[in-house]
Amino acid sequence: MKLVVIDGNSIVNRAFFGVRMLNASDGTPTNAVFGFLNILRRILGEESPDALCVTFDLPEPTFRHRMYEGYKATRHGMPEELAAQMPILKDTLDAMNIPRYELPGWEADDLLGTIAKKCAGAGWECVVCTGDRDSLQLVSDTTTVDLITTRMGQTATRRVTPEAFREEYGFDPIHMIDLKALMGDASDNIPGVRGVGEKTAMALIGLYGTVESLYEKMPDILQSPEKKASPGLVKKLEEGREMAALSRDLATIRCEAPLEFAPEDNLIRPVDNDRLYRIFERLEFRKLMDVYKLTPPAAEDAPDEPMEFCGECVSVEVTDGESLERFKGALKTGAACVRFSGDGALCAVYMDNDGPEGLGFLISDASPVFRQALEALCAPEVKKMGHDIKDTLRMLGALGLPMEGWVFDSAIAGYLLDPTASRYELPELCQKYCGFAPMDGAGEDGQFSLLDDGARLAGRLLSEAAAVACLRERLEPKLREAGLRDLFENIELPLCPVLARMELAGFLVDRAALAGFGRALGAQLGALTAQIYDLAGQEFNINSPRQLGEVLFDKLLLPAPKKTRTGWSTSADVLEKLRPRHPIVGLVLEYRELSKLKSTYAEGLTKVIAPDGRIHTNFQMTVTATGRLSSTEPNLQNIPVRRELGGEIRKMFVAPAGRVLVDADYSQIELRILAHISGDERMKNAFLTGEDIHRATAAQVLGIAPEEVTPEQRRHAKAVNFGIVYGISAFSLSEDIGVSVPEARAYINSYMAAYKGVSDYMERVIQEAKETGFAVTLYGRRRPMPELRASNFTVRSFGERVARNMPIQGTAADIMKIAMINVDNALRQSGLDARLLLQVHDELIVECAEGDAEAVRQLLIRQMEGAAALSVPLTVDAHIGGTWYEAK
DNA sequence: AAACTCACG
DNA sequence: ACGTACGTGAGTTTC
Repeated sequence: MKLVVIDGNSIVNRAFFGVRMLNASDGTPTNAVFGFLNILRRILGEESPDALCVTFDLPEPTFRHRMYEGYKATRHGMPEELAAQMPILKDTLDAMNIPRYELPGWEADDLLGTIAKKCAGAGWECVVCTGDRDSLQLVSDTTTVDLITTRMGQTATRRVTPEAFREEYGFDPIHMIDLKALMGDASDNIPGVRGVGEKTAMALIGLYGTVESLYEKMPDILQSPEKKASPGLVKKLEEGREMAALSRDLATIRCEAPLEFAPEDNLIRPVDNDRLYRIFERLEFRKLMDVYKLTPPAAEDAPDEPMEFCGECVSVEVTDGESLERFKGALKTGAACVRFSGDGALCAVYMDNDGPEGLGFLISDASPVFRQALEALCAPEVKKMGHDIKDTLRMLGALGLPMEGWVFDSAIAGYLLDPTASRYELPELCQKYCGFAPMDGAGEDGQFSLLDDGARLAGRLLSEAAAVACLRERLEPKLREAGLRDLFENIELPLCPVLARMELAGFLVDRAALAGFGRALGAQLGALTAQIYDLAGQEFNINSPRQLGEVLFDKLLLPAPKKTRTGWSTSADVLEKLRPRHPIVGLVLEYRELSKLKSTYAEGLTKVIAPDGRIHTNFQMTVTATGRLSSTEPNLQNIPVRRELGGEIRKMFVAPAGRVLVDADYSQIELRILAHISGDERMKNAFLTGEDIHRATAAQVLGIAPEEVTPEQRRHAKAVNFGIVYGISAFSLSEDIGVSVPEARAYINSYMAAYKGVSDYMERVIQEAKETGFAVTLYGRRRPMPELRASNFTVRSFGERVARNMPIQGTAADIMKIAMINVDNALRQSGLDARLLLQVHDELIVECAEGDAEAVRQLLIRQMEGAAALSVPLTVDAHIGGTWYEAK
């Protein structure tokens, strides 16, 4: 691990004097900050460290001032233009999440030395970056110094290692101290020995190493003529003996500064976009905004007033008949905020009343009335809310309790308000929207520190439950204002119990077949590996892109068509192009295919089979920026299907004896949605008359009759249709279908001419997103689009593609969610023996009794097709089978 | 932890 | 000229 520590004062000085005067339009000087950032980037590029920090001098009198009054007396004050930039630089570093260290009474040099020493102690490599040669004494096996010089606006760095140092000076770095003791240093007011200059000092240190050893051997010097010490020099040395000792002390960097420092606290972190953007905006550093990929901060809402609520309440343990009755009584008085512990053993309920304080209840699974209390809570007429309620519902469902009556979920509310956030943890949301953090009771001096673990857990759960009540108060108005209320109440909330039931159900897999398949793959991989080694003429790790690249492009000299940031790309599309050039390429591609199937699917899925023989995926409702679900642990939304061998995996997803699977998927839902929201008559017409949409597209674009379209022309049209949905570019289309960029461009132009409605819509949707700051689906789901205002071409182009795609992908997700709610309802009311197992974006899988299969199939088609009334029909294909493979 | 690769819609 | 399609999750290696 490597840490770079930057000598802030030294580098900012170099930057100030090395970069011509620059000013923002308000007159603020900016050249030192600008130069500093450029040097910083250069260092990061050259060293690629794991950690980074900066030290600064404080202007207070230092340790050495007291020791020796003349010290640094000549240091002239900073120019005003530089001083003005110091606070800005420090702000900038803070915004970049780069730690700064400054300590009253200690110089930057001492801090650098202390940090280098602590790094060495922790087994880290340390690079000291400075413009000052003083620090060279720190050079060691574990510490190098990057010396920065600026000449004519150009900065250069020189890496000083122990070897490099010895080469230049002829002695070890630590003897810099002794050198200075003799020759002194005017800039640091180190006196040195009068009459001894650089040349003499270098020679003496080269010979004797240290001042101490020099003076020890003084008596011999005169007797050894080859040492060339004249009587005059000896006299000067004798007279300067005290000065030398003092100077040596002054020159020694103290590595014992009382600094709280651990290298791992300085790991490089992403910059704070909003903060850095505002600083760069003020300094008018447009280019640097792009370099750091900054985007304009989301328009700030007036920050919410913090709530007065502190999360305290009276709590009652529900342990007997009497407290149970009290609990039941309280449930009638308002909405119940419910929070379970992770293991489900403790449930906190906070009653959100109009009164000044809520009332808390704690229900432990050790209580004799645990079951009765939960039954009372779960009664459908009791209004309940929570955070991430799907997980709570799954827990309740596992106990056989009903899942009705839930009216609020703070995680989902937070997600709908900003689906691009990375986390929706309860304490964070509470802090953000309510201005206080629920007590976690965990801290050493936290409010619960004197309590035992159980009481602390209870306190945390209760205060979190109370936080849900506060969040509801704050978030419901926001949802209403943002037009998200319908989506929240009629789609997201009702979906929770549906997903909870699906997760509980799980998908049965044939464990033995999966294991057998894994073994077969292992055998084939062994054979392939041997063949690949043979063709390569060496053994190497085929799984390592780097090693594979070396074999293919260095050793076998195949032409490398594409590079990644770090080397050659060995991705499948690259290898596919190389396939004809060498037999090893095909084998590697086959190896990759088998290896993926083995590790991710055969082995990966086996690991997550539950004791009931089924795989219970977790559907995440608050992950995607478009409104889709995601599936984790394991991901059942990316089970292979496209390639023949991959399909084998789906044969192992099965129905139990006497039951079958019904698989139903929407046909072309995204293009149908595009036809609907763009209103393009030609495209609508193709769907209304039930044409093959890709064939129709080819016919339109090429100006030929549908029946004249060749398979290749249809394939190209299909790629274009996909591209339209994603926000097409000629380059990518040409890559995808293997034609030249101009040909691809011509194709896109013809498409846009043929489907004028689509073309207009694409312009319109970007414009609207730019104006409102959001991309929106048909059901009002929205995604903030700050990228559209970026000055960086790449960032802005990305924003435009997202603005085109999100309404389409998101609307499809909305419709599928509606369909799932309706299918689940209809199945449960129908009396059919059937349950939903899985959703894969445009596909639903139901497991049912063999005899009910056709009825279920019809129900699925009816509910899915009826989920939305668009200006074009939604159509669904549905099939029945004993395995997922057969049903698809 | 990040980069690369690849599975899906 | 820019740099190259939208949305995900997981396994593996280590520019």
